[in-house]
This record gives sequence, structure tokens and C-alpha cells, in this order.
Amino acid sequence: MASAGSDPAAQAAFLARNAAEALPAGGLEDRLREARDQGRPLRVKLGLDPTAPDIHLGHTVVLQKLREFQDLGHRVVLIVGDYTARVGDPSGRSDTRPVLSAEEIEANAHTYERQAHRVLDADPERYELRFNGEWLDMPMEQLFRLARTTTVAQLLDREDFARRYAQGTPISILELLYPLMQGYDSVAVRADVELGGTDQTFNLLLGRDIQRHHGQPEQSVLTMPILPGIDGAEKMSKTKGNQIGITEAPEEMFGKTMRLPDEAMAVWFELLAIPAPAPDVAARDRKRELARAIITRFHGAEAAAAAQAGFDRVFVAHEVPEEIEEAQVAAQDGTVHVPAALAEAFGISRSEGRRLVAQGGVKVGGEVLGPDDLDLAAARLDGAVVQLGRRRFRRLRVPG
RNA sequence: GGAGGGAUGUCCGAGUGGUUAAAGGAGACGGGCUGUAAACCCGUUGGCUCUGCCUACGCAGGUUCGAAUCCUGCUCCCUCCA
Repeated sequence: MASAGSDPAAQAAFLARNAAEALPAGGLEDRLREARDQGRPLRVKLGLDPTAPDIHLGHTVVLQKLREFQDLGHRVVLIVGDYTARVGDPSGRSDTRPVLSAEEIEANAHTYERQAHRVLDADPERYELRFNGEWLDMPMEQLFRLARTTTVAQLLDREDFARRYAQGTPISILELLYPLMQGYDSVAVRADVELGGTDQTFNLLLGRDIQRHHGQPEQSVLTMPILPGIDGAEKMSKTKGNQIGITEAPEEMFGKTMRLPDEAMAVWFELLAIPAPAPDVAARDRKRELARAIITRFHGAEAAAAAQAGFDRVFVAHEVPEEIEEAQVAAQDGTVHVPAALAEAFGISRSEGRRLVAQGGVKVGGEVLGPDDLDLAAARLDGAVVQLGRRRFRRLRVPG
């Protein structure tokens, strides 16, 4: 990884190299210099919305940036928005968010923290975890003070609110309050810097206003671009099903990365802070390197090499994988009805199983089944590897 | 408070009494070619005890030999007026 040296200007440039925006101009450098002169680490804040239970690569873009701050000796303050989650961040939403129960929030926050540690340094000197319920459960008087800092016009200026207002979609007062609460988090933890995705720009900047109103120096804001999902187009998100979760198996990570459209590769290298190979390396090999680097980060180099070997085995050499999940299927009078067996083993419907057989999408022990192979001898299937399409495998067990 | 428009399969969207499991498109899946990329070609795309049966066009009833299509009530959404 590139080194930033100890010069504040160089550090700021390093930290901002793959960021979307660093606001205000020169702000980050000033904060870095200040910290060096005072001999203290910066307090770098990131707010987590505990609505999403699992962290995926998209989240790690920001986490990775936090890690860079840590590696430069600064202190990360992770804020679990247990209280704000009861409101729901309206950013990028066209309608009101569903409200989570306290139990869900608790469970999500826990998962989140555990997974965040795969990227962050958990050294207590460099890491601090807070729940914003700690200070947001505030007296009315304090809320009044907070509410005075911002005008409705300011809030309605924000694109998503503006759009909803124009469309006549309801905006609750609670939602208007959300950015204020997030801003107050910065006051509560005395943030020097706050990170977030570009969709957070408004909230992050509002935090500056709120800090100023509370007599604090204003935080510097660093926003990271949004990582596209494995479809290469839309924002990575679990709901869109285009995510790579950081706890996913290495083979899954490899396969999914290889599915990434070529055009999206450059963005991934940049945002994930993975050194890109020379441009004259073949696209195929650049992508393999990307996949290996991602797996190395979360599972280690050995797992990465194994994942690639497994991938080559199945998709390049067209052999069956080394480890195959087993599935038990029922036989009747020594005969197995294939559509039913496929339905059981792969969790598809029988009709779909029948269709796949008819289309030549099912192999048993490497041999393609024909349209008439709807019933097979149990002996032939027991212990045999069944392949559905190109990448679904099961080893069947047929109890006698 | 008043007037009007709409709700169809994963999504978009045709269809206004009779092969309509429902046109077309998107997506997804399978096959071919590949690098599980792109592009391109072919096919499939509700379920099942599968030459048949069941379920399905917002919900509940009704008319009819027969309804997504007609009638009644209900729910939800949208537009305009106040």
C-alpha cells in the first residue's frame, strides 16, 4: 500500500485520492496539521445505520478509508445509530422507511460491529464504539436548542426532500429531524472528521452547522463514491441482490467478482483501494487479480489461491468442484423421479426441474440427461454428482 | 368536501364475455460461443400426483353454459377542484 509520510499535506492528498469530495477545501489538511501540532489523534467519525444486518463490499469502501486514518495513527469513532434507526434515514428514499424494533436494531448493531472488525483495527487506542441513544434521548430543552440550528428551507433544499415535497409525498417531522440528530452525533463525540458515502453529503455538512451552533470547531467532511454492485450499474445493496458480503465464502466471492462487467473493474480497484495491474494486462487476468485481492483481504491469500483454483477447475476445465454438498432424495421401487429429486436437492419446483431436463441443463455423472430421462434407477443416482446448469452441484444420496 | 382515472404474472405493460396460464418488453433461468464479462443466436419462464388437474388478473360476492373482461359492495393508489 502507498505510504503517506507524515506531512499533513501529503497525508491529506493520500486520504482524498479516491474520495468523491473533501470539504471544505483544505479542511482535512488543516485538521491533520492541527492534530500533529497538538500531538493528538484526530477523531474520525462514521455513523452506521443498523438497519442492514450484513456488511458488504460497498460498506467496506468507507471502512477501508477509516482504516487508512487508523494506520496514520488516528482514532475511529463508530457510531451505531440505534436511536436514529428508529427514525430511518430519508436519504435517497422516495418514501418513509419502515421502523425497526429495538431487538432487530440490537442484533444488527452487533453483527455490524463484529463484521466491521474485519476491516478496522480494533485496538482501543484507535477505535471507539458508541451508540447514539446515549445522547439522543435528550431533554426537550436540549432538543429545542438543536432544532433552532436549522431552518425548514435548508432541509427542503436537499434533493430527496425537495423531490418528495414537490411530488406531494408525505415527509414526517421525524424524518426532517434525522439530519439534525446525525449532526448532533458529531457534537457529542467531538468529531474532527466525518466520513460517509456521497449520498450522505448533506447530512455531513449539516453536522458542521450544528457543531458551530454548539460552539465546536466544524468537522471536515470526506465522502466516498458509491461502489456499484456486481451488475456494474446499480449501487451495491442487499435488496438488489448485487452484493458481495464480506463473510461470504471465498469461492462465492471469486465467482461474483468474475461476473463483474469489465467497465466496472477500474472503479472497484480504485474504491476498494486495491492496486490495479498495468492496463496492458488482459481484462480477464485483471479481473482475476481483483478477485484474488478481495478474497485475500477477507479470507487470506491462501483462500484466494484456492478459490481461483476451484474456479478454474469448474469453469475453465469444466470439471466438478472438489467439495459438493450432499442431498438426500427419495426413491420408489428402486426408481427416482428426476424432477422431484431436483426439486428436493436444489430447492426448485418440479416443473422447473422437468424443464431443465428437457433443455439439457442437467448432468448426472457428467452425462447430459435427455428429455426421456425423467425416471432413473436409484442405483445410478446414489452417490452420483448432479449438475444443474453450469454452477449448481449436488451429490445425491438415495436411501435404499 | 366535490369530480374523474386506475389496481393484470418477478417488474413494465396489452387485453373489455369464449383455446387467455393471459400479447409484447424487461429481468431471470437453460443451451451455444466465451473470461460465470460484453455482444450475438436458440429455448424456458405459476404449481402439481403432468397427454390431465389446480391456482391466478386488488378483495368479497353476484350475473352467465362460460368472466381478467358485465353488476354490487369494499380496500388501496393517482389526478383535478374546494
